Amino acid sequence: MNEIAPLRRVTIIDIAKAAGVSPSTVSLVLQKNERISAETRNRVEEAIRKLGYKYNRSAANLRRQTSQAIGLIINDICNPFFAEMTAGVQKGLEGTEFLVFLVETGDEIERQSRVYQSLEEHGIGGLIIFPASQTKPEFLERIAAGGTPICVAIRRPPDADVDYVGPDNRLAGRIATRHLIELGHRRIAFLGGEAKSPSRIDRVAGYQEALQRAGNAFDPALCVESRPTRANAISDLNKVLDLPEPPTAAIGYNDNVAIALMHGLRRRGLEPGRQFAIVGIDGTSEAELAYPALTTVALHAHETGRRAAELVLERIKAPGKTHENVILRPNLIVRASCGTR
Amino acid sequence: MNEIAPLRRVTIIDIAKAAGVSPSTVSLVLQKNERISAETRNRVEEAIRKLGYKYNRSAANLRRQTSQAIGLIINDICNPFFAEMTAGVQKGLEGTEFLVFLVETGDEIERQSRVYQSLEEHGIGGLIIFPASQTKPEFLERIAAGGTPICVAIRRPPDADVDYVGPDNRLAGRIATRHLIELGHRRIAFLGGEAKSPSRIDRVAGYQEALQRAGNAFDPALCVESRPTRANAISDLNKVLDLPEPPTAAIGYNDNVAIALMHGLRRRGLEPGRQFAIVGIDGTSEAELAYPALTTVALHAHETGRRAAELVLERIKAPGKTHENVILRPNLIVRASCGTR
DNA sequence: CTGAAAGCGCTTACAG
DNA sequence: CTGAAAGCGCTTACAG
Repeated sequence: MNEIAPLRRVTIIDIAKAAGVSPSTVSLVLQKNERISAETRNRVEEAIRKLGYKYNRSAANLRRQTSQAIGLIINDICNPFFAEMTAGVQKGLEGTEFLVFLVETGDEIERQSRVYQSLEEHGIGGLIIFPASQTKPEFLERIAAGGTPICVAIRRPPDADVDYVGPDNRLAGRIATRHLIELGHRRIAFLGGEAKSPSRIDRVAGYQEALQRAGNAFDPALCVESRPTRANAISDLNKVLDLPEPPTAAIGYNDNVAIALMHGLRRRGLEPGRQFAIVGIDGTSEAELAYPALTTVALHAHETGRRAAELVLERIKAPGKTHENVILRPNLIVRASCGTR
Repeated sequence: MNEIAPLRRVTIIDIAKAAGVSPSTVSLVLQKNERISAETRNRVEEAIRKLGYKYNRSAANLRRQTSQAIGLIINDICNPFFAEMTAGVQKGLEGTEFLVFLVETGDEIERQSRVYQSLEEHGIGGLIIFPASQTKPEFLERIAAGGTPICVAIRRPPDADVDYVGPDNRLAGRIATRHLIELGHRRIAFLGGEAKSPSRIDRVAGYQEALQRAGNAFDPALCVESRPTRANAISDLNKVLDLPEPPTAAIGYNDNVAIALMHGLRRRGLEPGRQFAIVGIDGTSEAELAYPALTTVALHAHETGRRAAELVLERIKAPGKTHENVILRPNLIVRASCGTR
């Protein structure tokens, strides 16, 4: 091994000299081009090893007018759902030369445009984005029109014509509700989530649908909206518990809300899973660690990330292809928070 | 707004022409150089706006022989500790033009060298790394010697002379143990973590130290090692519970283990927080959602990431400065898993 | 205060 | 099968 720290970076020109060929030939070898004879290739590879050559992908990208970085814009990496989605993106990129630039928006639209701007300056070959809640469809369409392969995840842009992958929120609401109905519950609350949030709108629609199919009346008093924080979840729960005819079960807008609901129940002397049933929506691993282990509707965060990565990769290869809409089918994970039969 | 999608990318040459100046002048304006007169600057900025110019940072980086990307190598983004650390890194980079390339190793050393290689090819201005468990100090030192500003996080490299930021594991073990002793416990178990893991070695050392200071004998039977999975935690717990003289409290190697221990207790008919005390080590937000809410020793994941980012930034500015060693002081967060007084 | 020119490390038609 | 030359979009001494 050559242990001398190189003063100047080793380039393909150095390799060319050492191997007695031209830089073009070295470049061709690097690209595993078939035209190069085995003998020449060996000489070049030998020189690469001897000089400790390191490929400069960003120089190549500049020349080629591409980038092998994928921008990933999410709300908050500490949210287990996005952490899993991020892991899925990495998985989907495995085996390629792409690397991900991770940025967070904190669900702030100004910050979102700042980080997007920064991604563009650094150069990205594609973008996967969970749009901040106030995002206008034009923002996304302008990105696509600018030539950046883009895939939107989870949060459906009102009308934007772009690749998309996300869950069937309505079905998720229906599945959660149906499960509780089958368990014999008649008064079922839907707690948390902001009224204007499209995913909540869909989940609630599914909830109402399942109620209706079971011949169960929808009671608006049982459906309370709030920013999905722990504290809000607990106060939402107290509201419905104080009703003249309180519910016997509740669906949390997401797993986090559902877990908070279980804490809230105990403060009221109610044992979750025994005296009151709870189901969440998300299916992240934190649901499994809760006590009692949370019954939840899995939205497949990891799979979402993986598919999103595949979609951008495809669009990078074929920029003109028609837009795809991947809707992932949620499924129920029965654990202990609705009681054990 | 100019809505025509540019066929060719707008460059500083286009701006120069439009503003009637030279490319050098445009570059100087972009860099907010003082030498440029206000009038010229205005003309250039006007042209930038009109033509929709987008700065190509990677071309600039090529010319300058730098990169404004920071590589972040962690084990697993789904582990809340690393998610928080990642958020901390982003925080520490805020206000700079740096972006992070996130990669995971899955704690596999071969994968670690592959992703490192890929980071180098893409070009990084600095590296923050949580080294995979089998990492040799030479690996880290070679990176530093190669000129890449590096900061190691959390897992202390045996002897490597590099910047480092991580927790005081020994103190964390002492704090957890002392808390239980003060609560009146005499038989305290330390459960989970692999025997060869340096952080476990330190935490156990702190545990023994606190025991000794309290005049409490260390019983090896109460200290069981295992890979920190939920299943192992539960079987470790059963082992100590089956002892002739079982413990009345346990420290989990980390929060995840501690939460699993609470599940294990209930399977044995023991109510955590009432009949048995549990304390964790980590202090991630999942500890708060557990039931009962987990008493834990906070290791400051977010702060770790933030400081690591600052250290690389400093080293990028001053490559020759002496190495820093930042040891974060853990602190106890009392919640409900050891009972309420 | 501003411009001409070289160069960062690659790739890629185009010749031969 | 291999090489000479131009160029990707910037920056930076060096002149003036």
